[in-house]
Amino acid sequence: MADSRDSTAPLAERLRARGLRLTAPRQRVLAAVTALEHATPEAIGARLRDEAGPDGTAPDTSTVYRNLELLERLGLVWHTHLGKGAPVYHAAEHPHLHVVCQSCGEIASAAPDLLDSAAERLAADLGFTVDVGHVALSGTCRACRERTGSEHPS
Amino acid sequence: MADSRDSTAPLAERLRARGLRLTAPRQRVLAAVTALEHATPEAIGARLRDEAGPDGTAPDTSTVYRNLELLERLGLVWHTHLGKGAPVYHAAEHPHLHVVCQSCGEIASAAPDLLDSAAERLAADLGFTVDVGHVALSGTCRACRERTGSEHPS
DNA sequence: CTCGTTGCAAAGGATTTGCACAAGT
DNA sequence: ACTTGTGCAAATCCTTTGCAACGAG
Repeated sequence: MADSRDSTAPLAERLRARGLRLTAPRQRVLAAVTALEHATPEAIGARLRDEAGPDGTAPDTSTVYRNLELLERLGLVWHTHLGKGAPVYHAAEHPHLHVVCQSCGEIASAAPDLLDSAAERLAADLGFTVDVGHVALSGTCRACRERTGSEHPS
Repeated sequence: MADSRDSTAPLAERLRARGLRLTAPRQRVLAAVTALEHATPEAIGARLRDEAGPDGTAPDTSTVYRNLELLERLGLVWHTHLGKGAPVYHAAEHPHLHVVCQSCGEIASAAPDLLDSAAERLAADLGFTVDVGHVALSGTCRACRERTGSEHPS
């Protein structure tokens, strides 16, 4: 049953399989997450308000949250905590990990195999399985490093 | 006079250097952070309330937050975001990184060199300097893995 | 028709901020 | 004394929840 298709079409499928329903808000939330690379629930809500459907309505904030959670449970989206405040969501298409600059907030992506050796080591040492998709590395990007010298982050 | 206690010395020094003041709440917050391995601001506040000084008072929540921030600026403590809304603070004594189980919330520590190769790669590729102290890896610990089988994290 | 879903509003928890007073130097 | 720090309370921010009406299957 677990067909590993891309995440565009399977929404309806996965919903049906669980006796859940395909609704407009649901599709729009998924569309927004896919469109925006890494967006906070807040940003997703805003986006939906912008692209208000032909009917001029946008899903309520609570609906956005509820569906984000559902979509994640369905395996269609993932979220990552970049640090303080808001988590960012992204389509679960291809695994990649996030790198965040503490100074400017810039988000970069890195290859998922970046942490392979670390993951293996943790698995061997502690029996701990790392979930690469939820990992966010913090640091300083080149631009900020040059701008502030080697100062400590405030 | 200025007793030469362990953690008080660096604190007083750094405060003076900045024209800031050594206060009881400040010392207590630092002591609590040092005592608790990895504690949330909330937990630190609770701890302080428990160990209420001889005077029976405990620092206010806002004071805890303000001092946590200050202590971090002074380089005496570090904080890490383990995921949803709960930063944990720890004394900045020895660098180590955190690994969190998504299921049980268990926090494990790992050697800081775990990410060395990844850090080097990022530096080379993106010019990105990783801050190991702020990194928290998410995943599943052995106990939870065995308990739930190979279930997907919700 | 039945039951999952939504919108709205209010509830909550966590962190921050404004201020006047207390305290460190 | 002068300036920083603290407590208190109110203000924010982000997220969750209760409930009646709505709509997909």
